[in-house]
Amino acid sequence: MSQIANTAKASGFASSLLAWYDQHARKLPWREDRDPYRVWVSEMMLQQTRVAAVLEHYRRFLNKFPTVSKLAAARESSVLAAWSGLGYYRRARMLHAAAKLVVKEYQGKFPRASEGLRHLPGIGRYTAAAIASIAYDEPVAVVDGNVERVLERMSGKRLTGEQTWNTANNLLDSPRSGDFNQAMMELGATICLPRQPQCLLCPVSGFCAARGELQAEAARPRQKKRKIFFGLARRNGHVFLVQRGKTESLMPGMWELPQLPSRARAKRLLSLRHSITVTDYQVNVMEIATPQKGSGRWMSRSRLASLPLTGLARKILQRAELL
DNA sequence: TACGCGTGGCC
DNA sequence: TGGCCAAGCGT
Repeated sequence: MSQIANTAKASGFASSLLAWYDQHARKLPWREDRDPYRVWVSEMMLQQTRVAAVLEHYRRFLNKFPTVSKLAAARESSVLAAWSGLGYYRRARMLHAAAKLVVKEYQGKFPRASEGLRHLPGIGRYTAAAIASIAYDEPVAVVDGNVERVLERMSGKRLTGEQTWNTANNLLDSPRSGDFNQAMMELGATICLPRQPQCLLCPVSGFCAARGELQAEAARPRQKKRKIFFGLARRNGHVFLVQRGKTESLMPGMWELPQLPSRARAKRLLSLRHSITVTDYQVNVMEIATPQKGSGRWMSRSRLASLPLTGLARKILQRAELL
C-alpha cells in the first residue's frame, strides 16, 4: 500500500471526506435513488460530459425510456434523438445495445457485480465500478479525471494509471463505497479544481502534499480552425435535411443541413461558432431555395424534435427558430 | 499506451 | 475572443 494511502487510512481520511459530502453534496436527480438502470444511464451520460449538460437530457431520457425494457424495445433513431446534443453518440448506441443484451441474455436483470457489468458494451473499468458501488455498495473504487487529480495532489506527484487505481482502492475504507466514490469526484468537481483549487474549503487538506498546483501538464495540440457553409432551404413548414452515411466514423446516420461549397454565393442567414473534436468551425448558414442534387429529404418542422440531429444541426435550427 | 470520438460553458 | 476542459470507452 502506498504511504499516502496508509497514512490517510489510519487518520480517518474516509470519514472526513464523507462528513463533508453529507453536508455539501449537490442534489442531483440521479442521486435520488439507487436503481441500477438510472445510475447506469447517468454514468453513461456523464462520461466526459459536464453535469449541467447532462441535467437537461437525463430527465427527458428517463421519461421516454423509464426502464431497461422500454429502452431495449426502442428504435435506435429514437434513442439517438433523445441523446441529440450530448455528443459522443457511440455512447447512446452502446447503451441501447447493452439494454437489448440485458433483456435478452440476462432476463432483464443487471449483473450484480462490477465484474459482470464490464461485459456490457460501453461499460469500462470506471463505469462498472461506479454502478456497482453506487447501486450495490460493492467495495470498488473509481478513478475518473477528478479522482486522478485529487490523488496526484495528495501524493504530491504524478501517478501512473495503475498507481492511481491502487491508491484509490486502498483509500476506500468505508461500507459506504458508493458515497465515498461520489465524494471523491464531488471534491474534485467543486473544491480540488484544476486551476484554482479551494484548499481553504477542503475537508481533507490535512492529507494533501501539494496543497494546490502540481507542475502543469504538457499543453495539448491546438484546435484547427475552419470555415464551413450550410444551406437552409425552407418550404411550406418543411426544412431540407440530409443524412450522414451509415458508415461514416463521425456521427453516422444522423441528420444535418446540406453542406455548401465554400464559394457558394447566397444570402447569409446567420453565423455561429461550433467545435467538433479538434476543429473549431466558423459556421455560415446560407439561405437556399432548392437543395442541390443528391440524397436528402424535406422534413416537417413538427418532426424535427424526434429526429437524430447532430448537435450543430440542432443549434442552427434553434437559432433559425425552426425548432 | 495513444488516439478518435461532441459539445457547451467559462474566463 | 480563443483556449481549455468534463463522472471514459473501444481499439
